Amino acid sequence: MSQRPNAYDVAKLAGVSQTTVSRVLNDFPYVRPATRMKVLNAIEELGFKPDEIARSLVKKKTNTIGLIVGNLANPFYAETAQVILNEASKLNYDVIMMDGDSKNESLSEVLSKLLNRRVDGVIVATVKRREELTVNIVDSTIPILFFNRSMDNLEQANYVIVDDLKGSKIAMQYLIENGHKSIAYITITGYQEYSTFNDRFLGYKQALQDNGIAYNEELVFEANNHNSALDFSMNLLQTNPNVTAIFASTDSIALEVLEAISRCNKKVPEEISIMGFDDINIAGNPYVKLTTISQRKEEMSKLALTNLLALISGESSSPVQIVLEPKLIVRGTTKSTKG
Amino acid sequence: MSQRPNAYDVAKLAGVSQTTVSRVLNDFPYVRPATRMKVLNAIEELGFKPDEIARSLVKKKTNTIGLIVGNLANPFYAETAQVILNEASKLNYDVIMMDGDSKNESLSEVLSKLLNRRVDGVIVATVKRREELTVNIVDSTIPILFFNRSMDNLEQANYVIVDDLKGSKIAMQYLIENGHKSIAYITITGYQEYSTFNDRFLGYKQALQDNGIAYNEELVFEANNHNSALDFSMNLLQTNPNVTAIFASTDSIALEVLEAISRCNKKVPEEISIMGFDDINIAGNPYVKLTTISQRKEEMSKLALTNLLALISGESSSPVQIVLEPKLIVRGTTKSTKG
DNA sequence: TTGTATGCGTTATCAC
DNA sequence: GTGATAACGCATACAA
Repeated sequence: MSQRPNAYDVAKLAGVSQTTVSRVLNDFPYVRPATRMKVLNAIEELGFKPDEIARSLVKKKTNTIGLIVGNLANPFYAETAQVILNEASKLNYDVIMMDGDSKNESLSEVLSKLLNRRVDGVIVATVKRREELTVNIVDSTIPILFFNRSMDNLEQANYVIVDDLKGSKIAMQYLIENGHKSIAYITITGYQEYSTFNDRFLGYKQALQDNGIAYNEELVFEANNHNSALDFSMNLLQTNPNVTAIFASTDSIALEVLEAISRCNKKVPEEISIMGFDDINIAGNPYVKLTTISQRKEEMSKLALTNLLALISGESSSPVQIVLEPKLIVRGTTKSTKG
Repeated sequence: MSQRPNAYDVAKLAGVSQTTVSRVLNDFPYVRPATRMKVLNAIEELGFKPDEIARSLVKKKTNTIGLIVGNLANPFYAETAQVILNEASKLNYDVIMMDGDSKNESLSEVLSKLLNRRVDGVIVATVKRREELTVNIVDSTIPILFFNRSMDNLEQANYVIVDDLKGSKIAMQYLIENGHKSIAYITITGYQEYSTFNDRFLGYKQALQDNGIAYNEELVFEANNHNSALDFSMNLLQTNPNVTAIFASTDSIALEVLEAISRCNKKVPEEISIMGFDDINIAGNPYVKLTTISQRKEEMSKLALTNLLALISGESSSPVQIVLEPKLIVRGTTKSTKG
């Protein structure tokens, strides 16, 4: 429990000034090799490591970013957070993670905490379309970048997202071209609040319209928790035998639907096709092989991080607005109705 | 992009000294109400928020903990991290999260980073039994607490874990009492390196022995990735039709086995019983209903956090060593062989 | 090439 | 009750 030595302790032991210690620490050019060695030896002997807090204070830079995620139990957030964590580590940034969907705190409060911690930037992975923010997102002292979803009416915001509307349409187009006409859709309650879910639902409806298929609200369900999506699927199959496909607005929901269906001895994709959205890791599992729309998780995560750092360093200037093209990943849970 | 005001700006506006500003910030008793108001108003007007970095430097306390997790894509880590994040937030602590299984950095390096950041404590959720550590875990300047798994020969370490050996035996006992004699076991390659996997395997073997059942290495498999566990299960069912149960060392593996089996038109639990370990969220899904051993995720996570904070504050003293009792959760994937 | 002095934005220790 | 002033552990402008 001995206290950590500081740069003065090192200086004393090496017989130089603290400034010189700082110089070798920061690889300054004009330090005599012999002096450098003395300092290095003293550092070694004392096991000295510079205090990053003190360093942050004087440099006005913490090399830390904030990452505000949604429900970590949701594979999408966990998997993207993992990528961001690893990329940040490679680039010598630490990340303070916080829950943006917490019941205890509003997003504004979470953001404030991060700003008071003097993080160098923030990635916000979950935000409502009309979030009430006390923090000025656009004109903040540090860059804030939305990831995965953004806000309405915020033309100057930084974001890295995928085109959810388009992704949804691509999924529907694929199903429709494969002969599906009666396609059920499962979203979540409160979908209107989030750009992602709102756009995906819009895509569903527009695709129907574009193909001259009437919208039937009986085929649409708002899941409020996991069980309800399952119950809906079960009921649907019994009451609407003409339904040949179910489009779930997230892979997580699709997985539940798959479970339910397999438990009811229905065959996927022979009897019914299932389409997901996100392409979480397990979707690619050879025994799940869920057809889905890729959010380009890895790419999106890396882009979010590198662009945030570019904003921090000043290499890029606001607004950074990147919209990735969604990609259809055809695997084994969808099939043409024509056999 | 205006710079943030500091306490001197507030002081000037309020017509007091910066010390007084600090006093109202920290709720000091002897400040005249009128003075307090002046300061409060100035704070409000300027939107002043104290700089936590500066505060940390002088107080020698960052109100930040480090959390070193394993693969976040693994639901166990994501779900426990979520609990820790939320608990920490309630208690006004921030958490810097890092990947302990990263290929780029050793655990020692990750720990060092955290120590240099002056976190007040660290929770280590993944460590090898014989990890080579350059950081002195026991006599560190800040408390370090192992979570989920610990190291060998470290009698003085702080930890919060469950009794994996016992959990495994309970699972086996249950299967055996239900008539299962030929029980396959799936672990992971390199299981010997981790206390959790090592102990669980030990439990499997000891339970066999305790019940006079011969150990058959044909029934044991070391999965090196997801697909291999599936392939093993498939082969197993064909080459060893007498196997009536599969005990997977983690729920994640059990889920894959379930998938594989259902794809092969075998019935769970009628034709084969599946036992997991961990009790991750999805295990409780009504259409998965995996029988498993509970790691008491939520409880373990909360205990880890509260005990770490108690160590930090000095309320507790090292070593904190908590071993939770594992709990059998019987759901729908296991059944007696007697019908 | 090295050292002195100063400051980063707070809290803490004294005075008054 | 309030205000100077000195830390906290570094980096940096300026001197030498």
